[in-house]
Amino acid sequence: MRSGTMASEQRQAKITMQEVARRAGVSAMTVSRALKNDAAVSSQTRDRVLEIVRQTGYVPDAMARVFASGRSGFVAALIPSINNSNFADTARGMSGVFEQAGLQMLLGDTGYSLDREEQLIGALLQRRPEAIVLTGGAHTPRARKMLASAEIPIVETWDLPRKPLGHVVGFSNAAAGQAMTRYLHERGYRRIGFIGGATSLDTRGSERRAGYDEAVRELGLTEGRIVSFGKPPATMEQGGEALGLMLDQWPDTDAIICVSDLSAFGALMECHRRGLRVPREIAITGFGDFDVARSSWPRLTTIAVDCVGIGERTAEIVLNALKARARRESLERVIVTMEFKVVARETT
Amino acid sequence: MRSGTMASEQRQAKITMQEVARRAGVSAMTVSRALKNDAAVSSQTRDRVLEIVRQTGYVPDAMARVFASGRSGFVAALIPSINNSNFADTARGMSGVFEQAGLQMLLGDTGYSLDREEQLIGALLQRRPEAIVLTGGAHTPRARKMLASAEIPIVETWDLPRKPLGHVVGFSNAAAGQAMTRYLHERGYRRIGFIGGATSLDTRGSERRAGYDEAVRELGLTEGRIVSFGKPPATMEQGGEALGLMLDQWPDTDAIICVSDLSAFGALMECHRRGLRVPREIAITGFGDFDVARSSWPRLTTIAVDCVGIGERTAEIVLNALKARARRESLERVIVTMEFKVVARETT
DNA sequence: TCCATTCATGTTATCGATCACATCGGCCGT
DNA sequence: ACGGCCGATGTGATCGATAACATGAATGGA
Repeated sequence: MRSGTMASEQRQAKITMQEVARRAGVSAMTVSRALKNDAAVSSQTRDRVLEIVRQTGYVPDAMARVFASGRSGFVAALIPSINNSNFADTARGMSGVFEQAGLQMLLGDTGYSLDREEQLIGALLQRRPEAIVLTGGAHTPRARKMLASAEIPIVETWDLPRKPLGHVVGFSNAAAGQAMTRYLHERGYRRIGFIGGATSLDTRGSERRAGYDEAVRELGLTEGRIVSFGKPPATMEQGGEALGLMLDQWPDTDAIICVSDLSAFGALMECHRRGLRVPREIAITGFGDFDVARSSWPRLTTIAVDCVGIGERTAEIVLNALKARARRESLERVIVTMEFKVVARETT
Repeated sequence: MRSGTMASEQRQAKITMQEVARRAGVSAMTVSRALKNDAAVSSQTRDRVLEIVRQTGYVPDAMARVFASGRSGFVAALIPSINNSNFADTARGMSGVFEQAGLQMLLGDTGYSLDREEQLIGALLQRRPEAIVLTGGAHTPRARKMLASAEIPIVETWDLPRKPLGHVVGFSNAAAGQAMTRYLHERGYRRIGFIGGATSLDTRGSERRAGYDEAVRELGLTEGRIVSFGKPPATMEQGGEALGLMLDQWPDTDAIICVSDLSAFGALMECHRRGLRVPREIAITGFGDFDVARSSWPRLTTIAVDCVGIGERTAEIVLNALKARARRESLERVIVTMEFKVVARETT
């Protein structure tokens, strides 16, 4: 279905800073200074220039500015999935801080793939970001090389990499898995299973599972009750299926730790379908403190992390690094370990 | 020129295309052509150039390219919320198509605020995007002006604006609200309420409600059973609260249409808490066919829209518009109306 | 009164790639 | 054999803003 045409009205020549300068009877440099709110312009001149800018609707060409000044004015951030509200929260936290500093954030979605991450890093670096923020500490060798030679501040988030590329704002996912296992043990559960985190793709999930493994050994619980599923992200649907597999293999399981609230929710709903009472007959826990964990019936026990805070701290570190760089100081590597906590609700 | 060595490694001067050209014994133009895979370079020369590029780790400066070519190579897209998986899906659909065309997508999150949208539009236009994609048809006057004078292709999505700025890929949210009301009527429900879509901020929600209003009048059902809540996005928690308010005011309500699956889910879980059987005692419906609608117990009746498809169609239109523009043809306005369908599940 | 200093503004070079056009050698057809 | 054409490569101008330096007028203290 179509209608009308989009013929542009009157073809107006593109307005440049030169043109504004000409009309205001000053030089381009003065216009530049007036727009930058530079003190070294008389208020009279500034007003005149700004008036012309308003009249003409002049919009400065950021690309030319970047080119001339060598500062791109944006920061690249990569997250595994924008559909995951945890990562989206971190992105929001970052962009809020960046915005106040006049920086824009260019967001990339790696889809949990390291190859895709490498590809995105290549594309983003071409645009000369002033800093780059990554999720996790796993990267391809080529990606590491590109990042190193870019010579810009780097922050890795959501993880505590063994060999960090730059600064770090994260937490121990293994400790989180461990903490949840211990919590369930304290509540009296003894036959605890784990759902998810199989592949090397979801490094954070694998870490949580490793923490679970360790706690199980440490507490002398029955080992090996693990159902892992395909590639991340862990979906609600997979959670339901995994619950079935778990109970087929180990029918006496009395608690299940899920790698994420999403799979935990899927498992929980599957329990309802099967008429299993939660937590009476089986306990379920998740990770992430998503909205769904707070609203579900019963409400999900989970692990809460300050996602927005991770983003904010990350952005602050980036800003400090850029400030230091502008003053040609060198900055020490900053490693921030965030807190997490087990939020006990109704499913345990 | 300093002859001394630096403490660390030899500081390598930034590698430019000129430098690559010098080392390969050709001109910069030839390097440019070789990298662009231009046919007009002998394969011998190309190989030599590419080898030098590999050795030096040269990364072309996209900013300079943009500046020189006048093509920024990216498209700006604004969505109300990254956290909403419907919009995130549309964004993914778009970026997939754009990527294959060598375009990057710069994503902005308006947080359902028109002022914020205006602000973002200003910031994004400075970067000279080749096209801009908006969600919905409501924009501030200043935003409309800026967009008009940018003279780039514009697509509005997720809505059918009365006065479109450019192309449109959307559907009638009013028709969706109407369709759901009729569906419930057919199933025998007569005292149907609506939750959400109060404010002017969520124009799509308001439209759905308007469609509900119309159907209610048309079918002669009892009018005015509406509980609206604060500012979007509609959350799960609000859905639960709204259910309470609805039943306080109109205890005999036998079906509730929620503006989104998220609030529908909140309402559904609240029913469980209150011991209300769904759909026996009350029916619940949502909108969006989110994951949670498919996994919840019982599974939510909802309206499914091809979110990814909206993104893909949008991107295709943008690509066509850019192609036409490159050939200096003018392109007619394209209006694509997407399908939606009522997905009957277990809550009705 | 005069020179130093400050303030407001102008001038010129520059960032790195691409565009449009120029060049040059070789090949082909008649 | 010669004109024309094509394919491969080079040259110089250019995109729009800003950095760095230059200029000229006003001000102030000795």
